[in-house]
Amino acid sequence: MGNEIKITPAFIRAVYDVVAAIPSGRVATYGQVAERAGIPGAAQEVGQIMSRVKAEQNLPCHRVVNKAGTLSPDHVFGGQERQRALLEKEGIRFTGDGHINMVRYQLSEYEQITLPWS
DNA sequence: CGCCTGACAGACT
DNA sequence: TAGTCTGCCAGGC
Repeated sequence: MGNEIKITPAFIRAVYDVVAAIPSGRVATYGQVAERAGIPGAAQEVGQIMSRVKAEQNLPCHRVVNKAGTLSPDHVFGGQERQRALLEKEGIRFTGDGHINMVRYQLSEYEQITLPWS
């Protein structure tokens, strides 16, 4: 038995919802997003979905980072500096090495995301 | 079909 | 915390 990892429209929508619900000033890992979207282990697929998100969709993709707290490659967000600027603007501080202090800003596994409309 | 790559992650060191 | 290796799966060729 297992969770088939398929990038279905339903999964994509679920990912959008989860990402949209990440509070400003917090970050979530790809794995967390996958889990909350209903398919644990689909972290890489979430990344794939993120890579296809268009700016018009207005999703806070910059709040999704890898578990090490390092930013996305230079070819996205118009450079890491841009993504970093977006996050710092929300109050997230970086270490001297240029990565996020995940212990401090990562959304906790047990923390319920509070949706804007609830 | 196989082979390689990737906005990833867990286990170990 | 950082490297390294391995597992994972979708997609492109």
